Amino acid sequence: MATMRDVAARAGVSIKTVSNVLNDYPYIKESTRTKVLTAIDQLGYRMNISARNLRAGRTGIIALVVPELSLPYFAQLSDAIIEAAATKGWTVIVEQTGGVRERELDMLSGARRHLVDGVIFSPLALGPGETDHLHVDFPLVLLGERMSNGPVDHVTISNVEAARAATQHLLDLGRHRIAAIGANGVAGAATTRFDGYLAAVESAGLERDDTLIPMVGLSWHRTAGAEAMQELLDSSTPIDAVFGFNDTLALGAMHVLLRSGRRIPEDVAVIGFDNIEETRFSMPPLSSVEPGQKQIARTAVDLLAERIGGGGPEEYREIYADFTIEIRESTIGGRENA
Amino acid sequence: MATMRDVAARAGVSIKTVSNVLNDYPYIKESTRTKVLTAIDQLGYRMNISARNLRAGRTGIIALVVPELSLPYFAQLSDAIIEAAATKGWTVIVEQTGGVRERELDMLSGARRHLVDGVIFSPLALGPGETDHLHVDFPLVLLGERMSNGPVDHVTISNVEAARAATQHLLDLGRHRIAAIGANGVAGAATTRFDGYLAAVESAGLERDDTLIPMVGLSWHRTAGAEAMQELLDSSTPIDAVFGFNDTLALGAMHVLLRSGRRIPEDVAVIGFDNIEETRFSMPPLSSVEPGQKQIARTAVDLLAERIGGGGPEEYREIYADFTIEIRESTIGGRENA
DNA sequence: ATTGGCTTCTACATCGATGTACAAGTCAGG
DNA sequence: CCTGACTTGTACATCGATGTAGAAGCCAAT
Repeated sequence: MATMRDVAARAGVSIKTVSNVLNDYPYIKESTRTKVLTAIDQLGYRMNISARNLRAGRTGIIALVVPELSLPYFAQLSDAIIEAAATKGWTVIVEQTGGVRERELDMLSGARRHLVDGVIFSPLALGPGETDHLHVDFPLVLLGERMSNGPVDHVTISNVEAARAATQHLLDLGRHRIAAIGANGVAGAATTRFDGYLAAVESAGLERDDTLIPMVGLSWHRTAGAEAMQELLDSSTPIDAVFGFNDTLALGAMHVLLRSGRRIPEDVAVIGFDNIEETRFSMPPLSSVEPGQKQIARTAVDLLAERIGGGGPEEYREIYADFTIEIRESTIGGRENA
Repeated sequence: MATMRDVAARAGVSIKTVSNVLNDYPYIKESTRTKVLTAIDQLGYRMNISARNLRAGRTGIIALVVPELSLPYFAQLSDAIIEAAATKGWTVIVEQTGGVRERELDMLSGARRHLVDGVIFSPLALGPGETDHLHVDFPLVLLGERMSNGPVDHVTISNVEAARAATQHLLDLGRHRIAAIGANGVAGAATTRFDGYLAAVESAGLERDDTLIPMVGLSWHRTAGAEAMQELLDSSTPIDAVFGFNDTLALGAMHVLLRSGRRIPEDVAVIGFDNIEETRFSMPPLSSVEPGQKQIARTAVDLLAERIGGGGPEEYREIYADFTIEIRESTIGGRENA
């Protein structure tokens, strides 16, 4: 594999001259530049990134830490972040924690400190009481709701407001027995979305009813939604609407509802959260909260870029992306029902 | 940031001794080892990966190049490959090409040659006539069907056989007007799966009917499946089954079918390909070809590991993962219909 | 006492690119 | 012809970790 030394030899100049050409040092004779570029071309030379990194102390790589790519939300988020990072010339390492505490802590331990310039981290196991772990000595941007108020920049959406709006949409349709699927007693999106749900319900003059709030696990997969829904049906508590704290939960719930013979939305209206692509193709299409994922991705990358560049304000920023409610047939029905 | 030199100073030994401790060199006095480890601990020392890489010529990073993470198949594949790579102590860079030819070529140009030890590449734009581009000087493993017979190791499934089995399943149900959604005139999975479809149809004594074979684009998204299905319905050609060349195509088609008032599977049976998690939760659940994705991931990583280690046979390997047909209600109906 | 085999540790060169210091060359103005 | 400003190129140290060579200390066997 050709090195700069080889290029220099072939071009008949010194190593540093080659380096200068490659780094756009202004004072290079045009003929010299051409000689060097020709030699590089002939040899198929590529710069050794490790060597440059060793000197520069930068790698041009950032890490994205998510629970798992199998969840469409995180797959789409990773897509958006990789694209946003590419506009800055960065490469992205994707790490999966599986929502396992130990693996999340490992990501904060700095084991990769020299490998990446910064980290975008979406915690699931680590919670608000553990912000101590966020005192790290590398640029870090947090996503999601699990850990706010930590000593780091943070990008999320207004979970309480968004959940409240989603629930309000169901209330506006005249529904009063609204199940909330996604609560798991774990602080974070689960609790803030629950708070929004509760706020809407109570301000509509309804009583909180815990039989409408099954507990689910940490991971919001379709199966979790299906199991929670089955539990609700088994309990025979009356239900005329479901708010799934994310789309996969809602889709799992919808599956069980349809399977049990319920009509959606005539018998039970369903709304989800995240607006993943699948919502547009489920039967019926699923209403959902659109969380502005691309905006989140771009913002997170921008904040990280500032910190890596040593810029940004002293205090840590808390940025809320815009959300909208996407209304589809799972709440308002199709043309034939309208 | 502490370096090995700092650790050595604190422990009262030479730099190399610290290095030896960290690399499990056998002849180290226990007391020395303890001193070194204590110093490392006190200083919070982390090894500089770039420096080690510069010496070793290895980075411990591999690149995974896929069209896009938003497609569940590739999201789940990435998940599996990241996990498989982790068992070898590797980190994974995920690159998205969007199926754009130029970006795929760029990935093969060796621009990242020094950054990664090897590449797992799932091409979409590049095709069988362009295997010249695969003469690269870094370890490479290809996935999928777009480019076989290239000068590289290759992991895929028996697309012809699998597609034939899927189609045969529909034939066994007595269907004779089987639409094939996914053909796009592009050599690769699209053509091999089509070949399997055609082989099954013809060996059942049926004539090939091009009105059953709409053309779709390069990217097998849900929308593509929906549009193709709509086209079929508009053409009024009789149809009693659909074979989607992947699950998202099939799900898009199913959406349009249900929307048009067709019952699945009574009026039209539907089968997909890839067995993504979503198939178990669609309504009705979608029959699909299970391609042994985890096996593919493990195999690809193993092959790459061999090549990186300088091992493996001289000739290039073509490995076919096992497939099975997962039969669900979209073809055989539910209990109530059985 | 000497030899040879271990064990334990040190000094030094090296991986490839880049910053610093500086030398050599060019050119205009006096 | 000299001076000084400016251009163009070279030599060398350096980033942090590791392989090589080998020194020094210890022990048992001769």
